[in-house]
Amino acid sequence: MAYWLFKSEPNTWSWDDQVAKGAAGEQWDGVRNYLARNNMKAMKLGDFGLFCHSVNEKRIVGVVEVCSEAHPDTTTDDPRWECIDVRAVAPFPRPVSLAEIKAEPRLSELALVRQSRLSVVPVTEAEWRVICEMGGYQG
DNA sequence: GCCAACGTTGGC
DNA sequence: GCCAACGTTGGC
Repeated sequence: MAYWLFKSEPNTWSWDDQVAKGAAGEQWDGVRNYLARNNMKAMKLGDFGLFCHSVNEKRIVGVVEVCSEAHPDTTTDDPRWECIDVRAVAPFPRPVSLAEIKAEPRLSELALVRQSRLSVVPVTEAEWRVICEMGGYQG
């Protein structure tokens, strides 16, 4: 079991859009970065992820689950780019902002903080627990 | 295969 | 809203 963090611009793909897809989920497409893609290729069915809004609204808003492992990204003909599918699990009772994450010493090593431009990053189990606790989410 | 140029992203 | 940094692309 591994944990991840997915970042998306709410204008392009928001938590509400994700929820609207229901249990079927939707592919996490459009990633054109090797590191982010490699992270996705490492994902297994049933892995959990944090859904994070970027840009103006920088905060973690909910939990998603990987419901399909890596497959070609249908938004491009380029075979290098693959993606996975995720489905919404539950919203955070209390969204966790990026500022709160940066203020939390236990999250100082979070990949998101260290590589802020990467849209798909790994989260350790310890970090996962801290973030869920901050968001009032009972995993 | 290297390197310059461009586009995108995030910080301030 | 500007600017710096990063990563990807394309030309040589």
